[in-house]
Amino acid sequence: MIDLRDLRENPDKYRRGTELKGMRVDIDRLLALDSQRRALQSEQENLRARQRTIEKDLGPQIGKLAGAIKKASPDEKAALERELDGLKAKPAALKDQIQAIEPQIAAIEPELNSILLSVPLPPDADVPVGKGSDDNVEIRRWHPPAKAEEGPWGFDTNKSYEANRGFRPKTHLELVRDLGLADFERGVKMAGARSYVLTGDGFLLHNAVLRYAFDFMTLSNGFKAMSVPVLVKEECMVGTGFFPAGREQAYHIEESKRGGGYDQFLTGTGEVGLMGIHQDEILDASQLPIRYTTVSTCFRREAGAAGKDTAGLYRIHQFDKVEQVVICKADEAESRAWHTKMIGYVESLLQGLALPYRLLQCCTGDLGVKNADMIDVESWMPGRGEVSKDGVPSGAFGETHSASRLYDYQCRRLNMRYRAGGGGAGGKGATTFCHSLNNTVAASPRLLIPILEMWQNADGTVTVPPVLRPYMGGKSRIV
RNA sequence: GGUGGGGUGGCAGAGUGGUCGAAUGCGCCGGUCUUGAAAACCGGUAACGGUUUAAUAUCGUUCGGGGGUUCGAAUCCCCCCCCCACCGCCA
Repeated sequence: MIDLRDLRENPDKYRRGTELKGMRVDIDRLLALDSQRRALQSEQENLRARQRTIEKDLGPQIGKLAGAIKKASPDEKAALERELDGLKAKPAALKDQIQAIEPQIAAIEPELNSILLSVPLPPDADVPVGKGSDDNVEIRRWHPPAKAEEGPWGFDTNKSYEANRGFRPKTHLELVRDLGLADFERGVKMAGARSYVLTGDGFLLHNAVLRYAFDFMTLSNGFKAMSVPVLVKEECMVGTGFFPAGREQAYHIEESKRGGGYDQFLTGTGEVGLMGIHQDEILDASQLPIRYTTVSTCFRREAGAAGKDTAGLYRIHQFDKVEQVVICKADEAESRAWHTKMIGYVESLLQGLALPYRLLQCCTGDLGVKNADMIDVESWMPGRGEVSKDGVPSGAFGETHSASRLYDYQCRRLNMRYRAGGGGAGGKGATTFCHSLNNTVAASPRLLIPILEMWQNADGTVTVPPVLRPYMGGKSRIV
């Protein structure tokens, strides 16, 4: 959520930001509703203030009169009661006026709030302007250095797979079928389209990747391990910025309504759970930066992606992901430094797996509502891309990670603040909304695609990357 | 699911119709004392929103959430949520 006060003062900043992101939000309508509401509010508050002063004055008198009536003789009673009614008349009239304003405000608020929630965070000035993913800008590419070891060492994405490794590669679909690593037919039988069952070494490899990534973040980089709910309230989805824009992407559990009175939704990323933890809290500045990581199952409806990437492990309804988030002070330089660092973790991780990747600076049109800046990491997937006449895919980069920088957009929605000055949570100092960032660490099975395709051998086997072997009981080859 | 007890400021905890944004204690901030620190003592210490200012001032809202009664609600009534204890059921 953006700061309504800032919008009032700099409406053009938000008009421009919305346009750059290729979104449509009626900023002028929002401004009009806001000024209407404020006018009504002041009117109501002035009346209330008057009512208060009258009450202060009248209260004791009424009390005294009421007491007198109790003790009064029947003859006196009537006169005293008339006097009491007279005293009550004045505040009663004011009360009617105050209450008359109520429905007027109530009529404005739903629309105002819904527009406010849709206003996107303007992209940063250094984000390239563009319409969509085609306008994203490649920042750099990494290729694994040559090594006298089994695997994709020395791989160069500018050359064909065959030129690199001396044999025609199989796609991950073929590998998975031939090595018995996944069963799509039975997955679909049980759960419908885009479903799968990882089998045997397929599931072991999946878990190995997650464990490797999780240990890397917690043991090597000091992130705190957290488990998170994947079934959350709507409030949590709105707070983290996924709703209302992404409502179509989430599975909605209406059954939850029965007991509790609120719906629940399956989360599409562990970010929701991690960011929701400190919702409505005022943190102590000394607690920051908070660095959390989780591994959780992610659910995505993939609405609107019908017919896209229907085969294989690329675009599926359910997967597991290690996610990292950082909650830091409201300081742009610190936010930016964390962004770089969080991307660095992913680079080390992919380098450990010898997977070629590239960094893409997402353009304004490819940013979501909540991002000021986003960098995608794409891993080389030899089985993707255009297929030549003799049936060999060209290979292509496929998105495996996405690193977002959100300023205070998300924390404002979550009402997550910290106390700047003084010590202790009860100490003095102004409260400020935190900044937040998030990035994928590893999403599997999608990451299995480059791993299997890059680490396959001419004989159809797949070498287990050395960093994953400790998580596979020392196994070095899938046959 | 049943019965009973609760939800008040950063925390603990008083408050059952007006003098309550709320006692008291802890914590925190500032000061006195001290070579320095601790202790002691003194003072201060909620969030959010509106109007306004150079700093400021001022008004309003908020005692789990919503609705109601009343001239007036933390306090009374209704609905909901959450927590605790015990019982039942069950991963």
